[in-house]
Amino acid sequence: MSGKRSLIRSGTTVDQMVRAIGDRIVTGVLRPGEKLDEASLAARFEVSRTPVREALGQLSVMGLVERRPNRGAIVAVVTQEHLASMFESMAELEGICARFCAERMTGGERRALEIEHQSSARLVRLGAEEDYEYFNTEFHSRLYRGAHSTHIQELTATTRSRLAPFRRAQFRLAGRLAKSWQEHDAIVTAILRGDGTAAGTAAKNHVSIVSEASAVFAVGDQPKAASTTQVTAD
Amino acid sequence: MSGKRSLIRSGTTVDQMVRAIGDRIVTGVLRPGEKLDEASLAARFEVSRTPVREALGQLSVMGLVERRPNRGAIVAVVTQEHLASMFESMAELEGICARFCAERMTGGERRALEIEHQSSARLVRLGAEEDYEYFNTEFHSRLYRGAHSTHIQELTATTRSRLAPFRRAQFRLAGRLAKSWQEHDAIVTAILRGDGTAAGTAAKNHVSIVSEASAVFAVGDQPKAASTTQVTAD
DNA sequence: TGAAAGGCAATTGCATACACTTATTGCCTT
DNA sequence: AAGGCAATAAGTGTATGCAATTGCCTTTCA
Repeated sequence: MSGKRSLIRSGTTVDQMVRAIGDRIVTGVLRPGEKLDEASLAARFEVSRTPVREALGQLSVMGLVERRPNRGAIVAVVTQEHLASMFESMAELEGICARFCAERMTGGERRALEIEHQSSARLVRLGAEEDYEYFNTEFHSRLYRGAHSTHIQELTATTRSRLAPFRRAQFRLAGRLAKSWQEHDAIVTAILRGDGTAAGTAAKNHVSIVSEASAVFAVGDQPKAASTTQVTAD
Repeated sequence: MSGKRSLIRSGTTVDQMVRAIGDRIVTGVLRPGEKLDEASLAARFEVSRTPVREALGQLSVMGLVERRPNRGAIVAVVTQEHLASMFESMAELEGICARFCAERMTGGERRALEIEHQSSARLVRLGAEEDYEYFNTEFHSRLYRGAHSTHIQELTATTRSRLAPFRRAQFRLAGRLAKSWQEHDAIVTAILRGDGTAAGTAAKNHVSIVSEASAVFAVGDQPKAASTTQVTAD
């Protein structure tokens, strides 16, 4: 092996492969149903098959790839039903996070949440979808962290990444940006006044709407991975 | 255990190792913090290190083992805080399942749930803890299935297995059996009358109580894996 | 002409071998 | 005697090789 780990620095080769392949699935470079050939991947990343195999095994546990014994691995393909179930779970999980946030966020966290949220209003006016997406991701991460529950955070983050391949689709839906911001606003307001129930409900509805917007693009009709930049605007 | 793949028939060697090692962690044969030597495990199960390594990697993703790069793997040791977080999440998840059950269970599922629940009353009167534990597990599984949401089911089952090593402790707490049954009864009643909110609350409380009963046995004070039979009576 | 059976190529699964990292022990120095 | 350094051993991480299973293609027979 020559100068291997140049751009992806950390950990063992296996970790790098998990991230590399996982990213390509989550960002849609590798599309659901696509075959994952061990030898090709090994050649592609200039490593041996061993770390690739281990990575595929781990990704399979994460639910991002599907492994058929002796028959290779493919990017996980989810049924319409399971996709709906994942969005539903996501809504519940985000609801819980928001409720916890309302009850547990520190003063600093509340302030930071509001400041970032308010500053993102500018992006909506400008229609800066890509930048808004960055803030959106950060906003949701804040909610997960603010729940002060490491395990909920874990479940939520995992589910979110499994859903990622199916959310990309709903970008640039008419008026979605402004609506997204308003929904965020409802969540923030409820959290700031410490109303856990309202915050939970608002967050749940927020995700449910995203779910509906994405449902169209389920199995069979794959989004065509327009570019490497993912724009979701949820 | 010598005759390795006698009772665990299926799949590849890796799958067998995941189950074999995972079972030993969940049932407490391998205790949190215990070192997992690849060579020893390989010798123990009469396979090469490769499938053992893959299994450890997958178990690490599942959260059952902890892996320090170049420094070996140990059975996952959770902090007091993270344990509390897992129980909390579990309570929320079971609450969601129960709520969904109340809304979605079919007539057949409702009938089966009640019949099994009622028949378990006999075990309480007899003080048959081990048998009750079997019904208890089945009861909770029914709740997960009855939610009709594959992903919630997945999250719940995973979390439950990660908690397993820490629940064994609270067996045979005075009167826990009868209390457990009463709590189950509240859940069943609410589900049967279609009251999702009440069912959710009841299930949440049920798990919270188990949490409190188990909290004592967190880090440092490991349960001493009395036998291979696990009795939880939650 | 179609279908079934057998063989061949390709790919996965496991084992072994080698390289590199970390921990430990003993020795040397201060 | 104590602390640090060095050498060695133990154990993890990656590569390669070989066996076995799968799917396809060809060939043959009805």
